[in-house]
Amino acid sequence: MSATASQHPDFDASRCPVRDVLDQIGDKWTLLILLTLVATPARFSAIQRAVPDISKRMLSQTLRNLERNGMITRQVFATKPPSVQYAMAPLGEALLEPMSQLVKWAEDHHRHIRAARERFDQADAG
Amino acid sequence: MSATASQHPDFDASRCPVRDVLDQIGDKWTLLILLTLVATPARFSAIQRAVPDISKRMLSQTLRNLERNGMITRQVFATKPPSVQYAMAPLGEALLEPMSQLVKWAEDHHRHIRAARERFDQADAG
DNA sequence: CGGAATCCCATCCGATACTG
DNA sequence: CAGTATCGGATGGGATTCCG
Repeated sequence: MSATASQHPDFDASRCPVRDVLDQIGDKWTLLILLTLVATPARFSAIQRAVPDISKRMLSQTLRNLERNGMITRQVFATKPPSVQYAMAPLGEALLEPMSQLVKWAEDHHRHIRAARERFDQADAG
Repeated sequence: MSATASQHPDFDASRCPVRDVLDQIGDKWTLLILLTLVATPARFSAIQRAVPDISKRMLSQTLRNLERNGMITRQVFATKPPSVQYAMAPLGEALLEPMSQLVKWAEDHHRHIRAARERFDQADAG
C-alpha cells in the first residue's frame, strides 16, 4: 500500500514496528525465555531446564533471534567443555516493562475471557 | 501463580493466561482490526476496506475469534441486504490499554532493534 | 452483503541424529 | 556442553468459489 493510504492512525501496515515486535514476542517461546533470563543470566542447558517443554532446536533458534534483535547478550567461555552464558540486554529489559503490563492484564482478565468463550460456544451449540 | 512445578515466578506453562492472550493478539490481523474498531464501530466490508490486505476468509475468522473471546460485539441488522456491525466490547477496550503501551514501545525502540539486527547480520557475514 | 467451504502452499515446531 | 542438520506433521493464511 502507498505511504499515504493507511486508514490506521498509528499504524502503517508496511514496515510496521508493532508487527515486527509482535512477530517476535508472539511466538511460542520468546516470552518464556525472557522471563527466565530476567531473574538471572543463565547457560543454554539451564534455560532448557527452566523451560521444560522446549526442544534444543527451538531454544537455539529463539535465542539467536533474541540476540539478533538486541534483546539478550551471548557470551562464550572457552572452558572445556565450552559454556555459553545468556543475559538480558538493556533493550530486552526495556521491553519487559510494557510486557509485564500485558502479563498482568492477561492474568487479571483471563477468567472473563474464558467465560466469554463458554457463553459463545454454548450459544453456538444450543 | 502455580503452586508447585513451575520454574517461572509468574508463569505456569500449562493453561497459561499470557500464552492465551498472546496467541490471539500475536496473529497477523487481530491488532489491526482492534485498532480499526476502537476508532468507530464498523461493518464487515468497512473493516475490510480499512485493512486492505486482509482476505475475507481471515477477516471472518479473526472477527469470530474476537467475538468468541469477548473482545468485540457483533450485531446483525435484518436489512436488505443484511448488514452486520462490529464494535469494541469492554474487554477489548480494556485490552487496548496495555497494548497501546506496547505499541508505543515498539515505535520508540524500532530503530534500536533494526540497528541491532544490522550489526548482527554484518558480524555474521564478515 | 456477509459469510462458509475448499484447495494449496508456506511456515512453525517437535523428534531425532549428528558434531566440535 | 552447546549447538547444527534433516525430516515430517500440524498449523496459518491466501485465492477462489459458492451460498442466503
